[in-house]
Amino acid sequence: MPGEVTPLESASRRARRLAREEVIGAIVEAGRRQLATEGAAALSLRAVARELGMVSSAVYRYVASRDELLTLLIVRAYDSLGEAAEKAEARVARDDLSGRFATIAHAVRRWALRNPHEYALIFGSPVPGYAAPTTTIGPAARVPVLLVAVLTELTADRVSQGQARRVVPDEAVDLAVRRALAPVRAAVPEHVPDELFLRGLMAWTYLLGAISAELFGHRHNVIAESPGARDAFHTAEMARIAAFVGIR
Amino acid sequence: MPGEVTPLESASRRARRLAREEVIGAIVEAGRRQLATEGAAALSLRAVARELGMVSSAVYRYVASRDELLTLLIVRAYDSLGEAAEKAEARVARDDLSGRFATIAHAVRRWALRNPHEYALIFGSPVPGYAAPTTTIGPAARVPVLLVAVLTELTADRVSQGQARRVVPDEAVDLAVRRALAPVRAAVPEHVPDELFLRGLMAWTYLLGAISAELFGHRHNVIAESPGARDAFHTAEMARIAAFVGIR
DNA sequence: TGTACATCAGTGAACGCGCGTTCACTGATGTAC
DNA sequence: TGTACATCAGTGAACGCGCGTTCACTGATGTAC
Repeated sequence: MPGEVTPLESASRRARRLAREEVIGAIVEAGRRQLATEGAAALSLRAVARELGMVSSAVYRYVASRDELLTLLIVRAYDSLGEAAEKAEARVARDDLSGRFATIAHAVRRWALRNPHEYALIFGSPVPGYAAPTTTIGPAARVPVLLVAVLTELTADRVSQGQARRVVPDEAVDLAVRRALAPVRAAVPEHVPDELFLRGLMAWTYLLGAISAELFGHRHNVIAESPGARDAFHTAEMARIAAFVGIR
Repeated sequence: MPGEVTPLESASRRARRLAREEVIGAIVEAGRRQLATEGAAALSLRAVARELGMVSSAVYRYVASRDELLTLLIVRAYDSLGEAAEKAEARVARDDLSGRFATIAHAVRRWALRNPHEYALIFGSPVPGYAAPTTTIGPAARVPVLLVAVLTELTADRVSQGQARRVVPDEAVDLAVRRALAPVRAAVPEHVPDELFLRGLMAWTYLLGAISAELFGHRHNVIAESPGARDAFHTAEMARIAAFVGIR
């Protein structure tokens, strides 16, 4: 009846709910493992069911469709990446802004190298016919939020020392470009100059470009294959990007 | 018999060969159209056959397997991109190096926006289970070759004016990084400084990162969706990258 | 000019496969009286 | 404490689909003598 108080959950209902959540967790885990070995295109509910020893139709008790499983996996991937970056960044001294930036970049790359198919799922070519629901927006923003924090503090820092004009790039940003950035500008403190924000966004673009190039094979025959060489190159490229943004 | 001279091709054999090449062309075109509407994962020999009004087994007279068709499509995509960039770049005055750079970047992006699935095929997540044969290396290098030419002339230019040290970035490049770049360094004239070459490579990485971000939807809610806004942003970001490389 | 043979594009049926999703069902467990 | 009913996880068969690839074949065309 409308207006009625929802009754307290009984102990057994609660137990059922917990069991249910556990099974959903197992399904997502199985999907993740499938992703890791076969890639997103090969992901199938039937294979997930097989891995869990269920009959394929049983999975539908927990997940409405293949697309819904895909969404769960995407959210999980963003969260896993976000957590990795946040944890790494939290260990750096707060006033070491360039250390924080380098650590975020490094953590993102390390996560990508360890979870290449999950990386491809969220940053590779879109899965045809799949449209991400809004549920993914929050988790997707976790790393960008860390970067914006660095930019914000970078500016606060410089401003308080009265040297903003010299250290932070401060070219004029076209009106057209300022308009292009309008959607996201609201999420960034006003005292961060347009040019700095633009460059921060470019740094994020660069980081994903570099990782994609490495992971998707576009650095074959270009950069030596040994992990040492790749690490060295990554450190060098990100150092230059940090300087480009004005993070010191 | 070994040692025998291969006989001249008869007129009819020639006719057959030409017809054959035409059909292969039609198959590749059909594959391309399928790619454009469905994406690489959905590409199938059966669908190609259907589109051409052939029975599916007939396609095997021309193409050994699905993977071989994929290779043909990849080569075609690289060539189409390379040609677009070369043609656009050729129209710019030779001594306008920054114009050449901006034009290459712009041509690559325009090609990508017009051929999003072909772009995804060559620069997106790799197709699972497919390994590109060496046939693709040459076509894949066409755009990078244009960029290297700009770097080369940029250096020659500055050197001849005796101002290389000031205009071209000339930081020290780590030994480890120089080693990492060894595979490709041989393809670049010696007088191009390591730092400049490194930055040129970064510009290419950036360009693909920016296009991928735009095409794969990672600028949703970040940059305004109108074509005008996106164009303005692209111009702005590439101008900054050109300055970063030292192209003026 | 005529005939036996070779070449090869295209046919049609079949193989074995995996997929997403639906549906009527069984059977265990919990709930209300 | 006992009984009728509700809930819901899991079953098993089935639907209709598309895929890559193989194979024995037909029939048109060209070639050699």
